[in-house]
Amino acid sequence: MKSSNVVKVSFKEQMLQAREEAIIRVVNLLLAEKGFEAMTVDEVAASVGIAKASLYKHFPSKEDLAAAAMVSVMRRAQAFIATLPRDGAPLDNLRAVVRWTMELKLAGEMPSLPSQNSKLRAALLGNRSYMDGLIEVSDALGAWIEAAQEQGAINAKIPAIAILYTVYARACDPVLEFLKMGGQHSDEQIIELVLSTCFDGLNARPV
Amino acid sequence: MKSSNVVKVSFKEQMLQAREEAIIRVVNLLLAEKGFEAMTVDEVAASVGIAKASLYKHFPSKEDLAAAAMVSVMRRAQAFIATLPRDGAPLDNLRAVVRWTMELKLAGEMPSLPSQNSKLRAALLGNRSYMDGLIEVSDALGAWIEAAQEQGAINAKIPAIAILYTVYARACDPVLEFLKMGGQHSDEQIIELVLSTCFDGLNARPV
DNA sequence: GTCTATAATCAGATAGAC
DNA sequence: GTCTATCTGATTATAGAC
Repeated sequence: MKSSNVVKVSFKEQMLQAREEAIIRVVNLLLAEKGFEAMTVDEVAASVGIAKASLYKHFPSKEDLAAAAMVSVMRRAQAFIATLPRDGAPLDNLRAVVRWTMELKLAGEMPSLPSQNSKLRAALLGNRSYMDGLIEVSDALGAWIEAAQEQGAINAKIPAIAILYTVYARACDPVLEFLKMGGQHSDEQIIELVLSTCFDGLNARPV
Repeated sequence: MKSSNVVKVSFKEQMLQAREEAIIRVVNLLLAEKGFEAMTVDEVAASVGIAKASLYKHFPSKEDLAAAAMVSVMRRAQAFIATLPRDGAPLDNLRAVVRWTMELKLAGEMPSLPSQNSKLRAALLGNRSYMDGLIEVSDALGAWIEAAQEQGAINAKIPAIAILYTVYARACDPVLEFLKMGGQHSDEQIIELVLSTCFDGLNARPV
């Protein structure tokens, strides 16, 4: 009797979680494709294949939908960072993260949120999972940045926080989409180009 | 009689133009402050001090308002570019334009438009003044980019178009606002930092 | 929890008097 | 051209039956 109940509950929870994951996948794609404002809740519901009211039972607001998608992306980032060698060169790890970020964006899986929307900001700041993930990722990147600066691999005159922001900014770099729209370069070429401008700069480098 | 008419018409036109310039100033500031989606036409009208219907007599849609603001900014860019020495080092001129762009943004006068909005894209593409300005600016920058590459001042392995996009992208670089929000650096320091990461890159440079 | 149907609101755009 | 008042449509969110 007891075990039957346990199994039943667990099964229900699995169904629930699976549905929420499906919702988050859809939201993630729509956010990447058209951004927060242009994404409507109707679209999300229709795309998932459930009624809008049902959607609101899972997530109490549009902002919470977006936050859930961001949590999902942050988890993926944490997972990727965990695969990088702890004893690798800090600069290599940083480059790997930047590359991963741009790959995600070119694949159409990087949500784009307006940084000005205050309700959205509140939803993100109030989301424990998101903030924890953000802090963990920032700590990992921050440690690599400082290590790379101590090694003389990264310009030590630039404040670490500016480097961190510059890395994060690759997630919404319009140069990627513009080059992609141009159709003259493959995704891999685009990534190499932007990686180069990001780390090496536009100036010619002495041999 | 004839001259009186001419003067009268000219005066009316001046009034009209002055009002439209006031509208554009307001739109420019609002676009810089909150972006296209968050800016409402009601706000614009209230801020200018006229009724919404009157606003629509001047500009037939919200998109046209934004396009007019972009034309205004493009003119300012053309005016700035015209002040740069024709015989100056191409790299210096490019840096000057990037610096000017970031100063505009930090001053809260750089409109920010969503690159995905198709109605807005159509309004911009259909605006002769905007397109002409964009092409003229791009031609000037493009010439400097190629010259700098031939001189060996800018990395010749990067396609000129990628350099151009990278320059334009400074107009919406979130690193600027993030650093400004941090409050740890002056506007001038922020500009120097981003200028450095843009042209010199994050990597340490050999002495 | 899921649905249909509807509320409530907001924003872009317009009618029509002056 | 400017105004007040209104329309229209889209969008977030909810009520209430099953």
